[in-house]
Amino acid sequence: MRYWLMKSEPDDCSIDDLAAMPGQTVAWYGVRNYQARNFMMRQMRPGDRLFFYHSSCPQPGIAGIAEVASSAYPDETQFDPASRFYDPKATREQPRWFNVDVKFVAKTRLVGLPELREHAALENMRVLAKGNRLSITPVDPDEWTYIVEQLLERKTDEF
DNA sequence: GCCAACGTTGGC
DNA sequence: GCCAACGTTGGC
Repeated sequence: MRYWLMKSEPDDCSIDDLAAMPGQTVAWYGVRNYQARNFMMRQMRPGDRLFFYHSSCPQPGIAGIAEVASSAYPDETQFDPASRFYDPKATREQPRWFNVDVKFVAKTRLVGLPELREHAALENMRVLAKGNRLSITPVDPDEWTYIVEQLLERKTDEF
């Protein structure tokens, strides 16, 4: 099992929105970056856990925990001319963009970006790297455990 | 709203 | 295949 961090703009889909979805599950559509797409296609497996991160908002940071609930399949929005994610170069026969489903696990207190930066144990996290823009990043198991146990004061096996 | 970082595009 | 121009992300 792998661990991830996935960014979502809370205006678009917050952790509360995810919890309110039918089945508490959402298709993670709209990824238009090959590196992030490749993580979903090649490395994500159902059951992987992720930090649900709020970005582009007043308080960016980890807002909850979710799990990967499907393998990667073609992102429907690439075929929809009305969608802001429409890609005219994508076809049903040769889709370009894929997504997984993501399912709610827990809402946590908000662990803000400044707080994450305070911890030496987390200094190599991709999301903290200067200039990082990638919306999906792998999280090291040690980093996962540190955040869950030290910052959230929960047991890793709770999630 | 600013701007640094970085990915993509397209002319050559 | 290079690289300048451009667009987007996302923290501040």
